Amino acid sequence: MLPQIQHTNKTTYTYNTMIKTHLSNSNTNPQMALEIYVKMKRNGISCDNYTYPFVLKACKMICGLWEGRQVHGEVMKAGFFDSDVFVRNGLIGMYCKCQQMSCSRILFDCFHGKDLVSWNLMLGGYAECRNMVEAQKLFDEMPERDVVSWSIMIDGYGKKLGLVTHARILFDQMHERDSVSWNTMIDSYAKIGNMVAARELFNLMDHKTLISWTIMINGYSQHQNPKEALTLFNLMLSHDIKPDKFCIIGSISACAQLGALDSGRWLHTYIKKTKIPLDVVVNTTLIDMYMKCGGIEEARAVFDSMLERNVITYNVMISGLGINNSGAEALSYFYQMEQGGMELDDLVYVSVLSACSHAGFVSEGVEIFKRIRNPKVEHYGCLIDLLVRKGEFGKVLNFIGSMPMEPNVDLWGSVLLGCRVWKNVGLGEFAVDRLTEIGGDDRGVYVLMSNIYADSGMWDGVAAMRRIVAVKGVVEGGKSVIEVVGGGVEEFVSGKNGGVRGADIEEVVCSLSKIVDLEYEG
DNA sequence: ATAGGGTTAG
Repeated sequence: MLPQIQHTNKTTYTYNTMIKTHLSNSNTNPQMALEIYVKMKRNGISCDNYTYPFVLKACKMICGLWEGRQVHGEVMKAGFFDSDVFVRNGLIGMYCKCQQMSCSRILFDCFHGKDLVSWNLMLGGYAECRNMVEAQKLFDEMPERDVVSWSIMIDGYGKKLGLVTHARILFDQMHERDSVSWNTMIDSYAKIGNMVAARELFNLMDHKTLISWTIMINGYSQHQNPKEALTLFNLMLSHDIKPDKFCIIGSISACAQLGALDSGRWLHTYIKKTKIPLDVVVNTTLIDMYMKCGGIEEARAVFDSMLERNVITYNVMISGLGINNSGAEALSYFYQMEQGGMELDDLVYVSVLSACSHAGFVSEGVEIFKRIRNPKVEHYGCLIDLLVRKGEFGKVLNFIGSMPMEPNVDLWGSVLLGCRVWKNVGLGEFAVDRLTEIGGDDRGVYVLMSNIYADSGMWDGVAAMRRIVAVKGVVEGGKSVIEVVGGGVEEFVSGKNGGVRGADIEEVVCSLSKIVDLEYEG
């Protein structure tokens, strides 16, 4: 059947153009597009087969199921469903985005003129709902597949389900791959922290895009290798590739983890210089970086300069002030949030409780804890940490006993740390037993317990702990990182003098040792 | 129709 083209009058054309304008990349405002559509209907102006796909796109962008259903009704009334593939794909896409897969499926099944886009839309919908069983069924039935179909499957298996091996099999089966398929596969590895495999593919890639670099930088940054993240960022710059806001975030976060204040400042300046838009996310990352590097003033300045702030922005302010021994100020931001009617999430409570902990604000901490509607084990952990630091061991045990869930490794870890401070051998032993039970007894636990024994002159205990550590194997030394003048960071590991700047580091350590009376343990 | 972003105690 030939598509039925309705006579398009000038008014309809004008409205269509207005709707389209609000969906263009430069100035997206789907809400406005919908308002124009509503106005169009109210004014009795007829819609044509150009109108509906745009309106449906707007519904999709705002995940507006209710609006989408209204439009669906209009489409059926106007008789466009049977005639226009764009309208039908628009409906399928809208329902997929709203996770209404049964609705999409009905439309899809009764649709005889399906094209590749319709199939891919369905695949994407199932992948989004993590329903790879259905996606696979469709994928097998497809009359033809393009690179998009394959990429959707790789994304579903690799990134959404974490079945990276399976994703890789598909990737290897592809006849032709584009940058999306490569990037999706690389990101699958990066998401599970297999940066070695990610790097291998990245190195093999012929035409790396900015997104490829971003995936790698963020992957390193999120998986305990911030140093490599910065190295890669510099490598990228040396290839004359200009970062955008997505790309620079991973690097700022890497600086935060490394405590690399100068590198962080450099990035901040770079952003301003190159006019990368400073949105909430970039600003929040900057605040976090400054806080973790001890630059409270600069963090505050960023916060004050922001036009839009959200829960995470406040969260990094609160936890950052806590870290920097400004407990009172952290509390003031927390109260500001409460009074502002902001939605408080679990993380905010963790941050504010830990700020109380740093500052020794017991009663405030207890009060805030009471306000948590469904406290999680982390919140209990924070409160335990607070009590333990004050040496309130009686309350600690009562409190643990009252918990509706099992204490976790971190919680017992806090208890053990408190026992070190207060030289509490009995409770320390108890905590070690609990940690052993739940499999949280890494070597650090025994080293800590050994220290507790040592503080009380219990040398048999010390020897027992050492035996366990010996059996458990070699401890990986603590790593430290310093920023090197002139850019870059250098890593060094206790007990090893290696590394590029080993000799320099040795010299610094020697000079420091003369000033500070270093205490060697273990 | 498919790909990249920020926060959590010790």
